[in-house]
Amino acid sequence: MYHKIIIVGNLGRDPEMRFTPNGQPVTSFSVASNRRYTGADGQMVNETIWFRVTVWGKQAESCNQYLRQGSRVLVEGTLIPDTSTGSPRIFQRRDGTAGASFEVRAQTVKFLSARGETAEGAMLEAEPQETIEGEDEIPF
Amino acid sequence: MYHKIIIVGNLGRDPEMRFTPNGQPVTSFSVASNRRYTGADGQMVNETIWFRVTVWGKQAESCNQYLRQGSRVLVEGTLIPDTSTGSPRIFQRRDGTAGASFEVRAQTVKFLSARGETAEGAMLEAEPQETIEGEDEIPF
Amino acid sequence: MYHKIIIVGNLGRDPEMRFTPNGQPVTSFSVASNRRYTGADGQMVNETIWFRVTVWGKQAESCNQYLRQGSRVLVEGTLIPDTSTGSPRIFQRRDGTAGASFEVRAQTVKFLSARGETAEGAMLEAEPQETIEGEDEIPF
Amino acid sequence: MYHKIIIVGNLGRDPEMRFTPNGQPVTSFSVASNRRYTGADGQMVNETIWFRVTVWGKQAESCNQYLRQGSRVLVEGTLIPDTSTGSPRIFQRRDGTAGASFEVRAQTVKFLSARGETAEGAMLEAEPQETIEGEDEIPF
DNA sequence: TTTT
DNA sequence: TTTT
Repeated sequence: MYHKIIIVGNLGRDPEMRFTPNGQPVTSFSVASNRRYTGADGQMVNETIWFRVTVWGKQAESCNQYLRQGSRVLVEGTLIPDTSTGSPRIFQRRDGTAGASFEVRAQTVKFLSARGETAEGAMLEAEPQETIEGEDEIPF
Repeated sequence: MYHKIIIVGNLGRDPEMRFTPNGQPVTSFSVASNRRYTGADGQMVNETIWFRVTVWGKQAESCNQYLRQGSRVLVEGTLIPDTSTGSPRIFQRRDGTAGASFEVRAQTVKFLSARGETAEGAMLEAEPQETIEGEDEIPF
Repeated sequence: MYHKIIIVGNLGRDPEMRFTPNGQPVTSFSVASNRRYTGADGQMVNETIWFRVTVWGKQAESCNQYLRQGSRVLVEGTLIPDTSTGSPRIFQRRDGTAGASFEVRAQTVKFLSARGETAEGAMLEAEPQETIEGEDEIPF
Repeated sequence: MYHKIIIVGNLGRDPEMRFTPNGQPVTSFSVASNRRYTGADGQMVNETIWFRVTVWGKQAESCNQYLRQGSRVLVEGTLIPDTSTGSPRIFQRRDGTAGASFEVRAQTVKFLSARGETAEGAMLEAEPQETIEGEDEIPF
């Protein structure tokens, strides 16, 4: 079937890059996305939602290189469920209480800004570039 | 900021409609969405993710009226976090263990099929219709 | 930057597959998507929008094999502009008048039904499967 | 059925606000969205696509007030076809040639930046706020 | 007509 | 843990 999530938000901390046993890079970071709305009681609600994003391959490297705490990104991806329940995975926090998170596997990460970079130009230059095979040889 | 989720899936059970204290209808139902992919080890993975959807107002009524267990829908909406953590809300299951779910507040529900309905035509007739004010008086 | 279009609709005709000079398959088909809404004057408007979709690579083959006139699909992709204007490309119709179309390059095509297929199960079996490298060796 | 477009881009000019005969505000502006990719021939392609956006009601007013040439926005909406062809409407340019554009009716416009504003804070304060009726009285 |  |  299909599901897709699109997020605009800011990194809560610097990203972290790891490698799988066979050398593939994986970068992860948290993204906060805020909404402000007026609730039923007329009160202003300021809601923050946090996403735990993982990105693989070439984009993992550019995210690790160019994103920093506070960077604004657009992330397009898929929610990752616990494979046995189909719901968010429950984990134990250090204090023994149960936690869960919105885990997102990113297909695309776009850099909308970057804090701590000398030039935003450099950022965009480094943005993962799509290679579209056959683009110039459309047979129609 | 912004986030949006779009889901195509099937209802796990018939929807349930309730009313808020001031009479607004709210319908909720669970949607299962399946993905099939080949994992790193070459094995076929069949992943099911469950969403708990709530829909308000007029659409609540048409969803309650026309959707049934097995109906296929497209849902467009927003994930609802726990307001204190920004992550999925943790609840106690009856057996005492902790649970969490992907809670979605629907802005739009489209009926892609309906089980138990005589005609899909009837379904589509019932699909929530947008009223677009001023549509025919564009000043440009 | 970023733009994305998501469409649910039905094929107006059977798809057509071609090959680029270096042998890459490209399949194209038209998708009609209908909306029903109430205009400002209270009149019911039944709007049909047509998209001209192209899909490349493995998905081109499965689309060509399994989709038929009337098949329902979900398409996720990008609009293709005229490279010189950034707007829809203008072409000459056979009668000499000017035409334009909503050209979409698909990243994903999901089969939501298929006319002419004996079983929907067969369809879904053929749905393009994602290979997610490293999926099972998450280092976190 | 369903279709949806999501765009991130910059305004080419200041927005323009008009009113329908019965006083409803409508604001329109053009948004450019750029993509950079490597074509089949290995050459770098820098593609710009232009969208002509219209937004109605309260959001029309805040867009007119806070957006300026160069402002970055996220637009979520629907493509508007020519009602007789289902394709982009063809118009006559002043030089007599035919033109077409990607017309989008916005459901949501999010301000990702604004040029010419003294404070971005003021911007976001003015961002259209959703009123979610019954939000605090969920009956489940 | 924008932006990098 | 972010941002306004």
